[in-house]
Amino acid sequence: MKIQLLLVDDHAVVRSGLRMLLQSEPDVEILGEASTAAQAIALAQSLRPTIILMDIGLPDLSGIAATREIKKICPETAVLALTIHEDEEYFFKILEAGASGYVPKRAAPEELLTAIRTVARGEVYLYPSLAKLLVRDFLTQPHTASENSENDLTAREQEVLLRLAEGDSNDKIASALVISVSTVERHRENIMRKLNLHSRAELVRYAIRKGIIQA
Amino acid sequence: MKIQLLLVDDHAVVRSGLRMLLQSEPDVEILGEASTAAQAIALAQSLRPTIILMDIGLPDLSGIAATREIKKICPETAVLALTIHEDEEYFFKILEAGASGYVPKRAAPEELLTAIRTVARGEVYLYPSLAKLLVRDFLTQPHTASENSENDLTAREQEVLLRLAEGDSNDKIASALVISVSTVERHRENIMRKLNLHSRAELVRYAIRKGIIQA
DNA sequence: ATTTCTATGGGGGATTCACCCCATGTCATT
DNA sequence: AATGACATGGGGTGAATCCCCCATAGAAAT
Repeated sequence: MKIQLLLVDDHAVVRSGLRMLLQSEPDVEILGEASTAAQAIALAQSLRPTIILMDIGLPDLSGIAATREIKKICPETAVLALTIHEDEEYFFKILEAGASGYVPKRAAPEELLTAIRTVARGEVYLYPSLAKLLVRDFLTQPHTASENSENDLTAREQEVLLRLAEGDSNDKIASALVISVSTVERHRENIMRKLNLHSRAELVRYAIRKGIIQA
Repeated sequence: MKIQLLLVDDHAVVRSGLRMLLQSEPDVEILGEASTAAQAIALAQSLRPTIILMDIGLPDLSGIAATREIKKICPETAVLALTIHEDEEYFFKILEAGASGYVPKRAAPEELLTAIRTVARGEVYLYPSLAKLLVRDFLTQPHTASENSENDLTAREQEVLLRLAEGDSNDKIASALVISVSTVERHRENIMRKLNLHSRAELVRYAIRKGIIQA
């Protein structure tokens, strides 16, 4: 079963170039081309391609709107965004619209093929310089763990408290600290008794108030 | 200027395998090896490698702690995580620790080399199946551009979420809202699925991040 | 030397949680 | 008229939680 493609770009020259590049690949089959968003949606519905290679570098964002529409009516079709834009605005928007990958036009042909094959497997392909944006975004709302705080808990108890607050199960904590579940339970009981807490939820809030973990 | 590597893995066999694999590459140079977290930190400081290829598949998370430490003292050194684990917990933690990439051990050798060269250029390399996790996480976060999203909670669900986050039991919530425990459970399930949460603890932290409750 | 604290372990039991399955009725949109 | 989302219920299963009980060993304090 070949990877069935639909090419979407408003420039016929670009479409031809892509076709030239891709049609020599044995595992790729080009079902059709579209030059407008409406045409792309219609062809997506009738052809049901594996992947839509979509240029979203249009000034009016219609590529993004088309992507959103296509994912609504053909959720099994993957959209691989191809664009000259590399700023995060486009990047985030196309991801939110439901695209499975994002390749700048400056990328090497082999990278485009890698992206196509990756997306065809149902995975996500992120071009490295764009992946960096995503990671940075991820890190802006992190839950990084910080250490210590003054209270009447022992060092060991604070260590257990940290992990409890982060949502780890007793079992997982036991493995991490190389002690038995019973001991973790024991520490947890002592922590809750000392701090007058009565549930995991209260414990999490306590830890966040004290700065032991971030929300 | 070759890409200068430091190999970190507690298994000598793995280090040897990596050395065999990598030393035939003309643009790669292996500066040294480390078998423990402490050794890795010390060698990172003295050798200042371009990249540290770090196995973080240790049960005690010391690879992640080491990564955090290394990024603190050698921010210009990139850490490429190599591990057998592919679950999101490890993935997110290693990213938070400051790693520039993440490659599962099952990856093909060429993929490892691609990752090394990508990270050496200062970019981020995300293995496709893991990139998917990051995108999913990204999509659960609030963003300026995302107008609605089907992950929105209904009014009832928000009400239940508020009480869940405050530590109330399902039973107590059911009494407060004058509905059955089954319905509270149902709402809780929908909330957790929509927000991609998997425990009370995560739910509490989510609610605090969102300002739904105070810590 | 005795007590106290800390860390480590085990067992029992009632309850809750997390995740499945199923259904009915309403309301809005199509 | 039909579809879908929402809220409301129920049941079941396996795991985890929470709270008791018990103990030993070492370190620190008195």
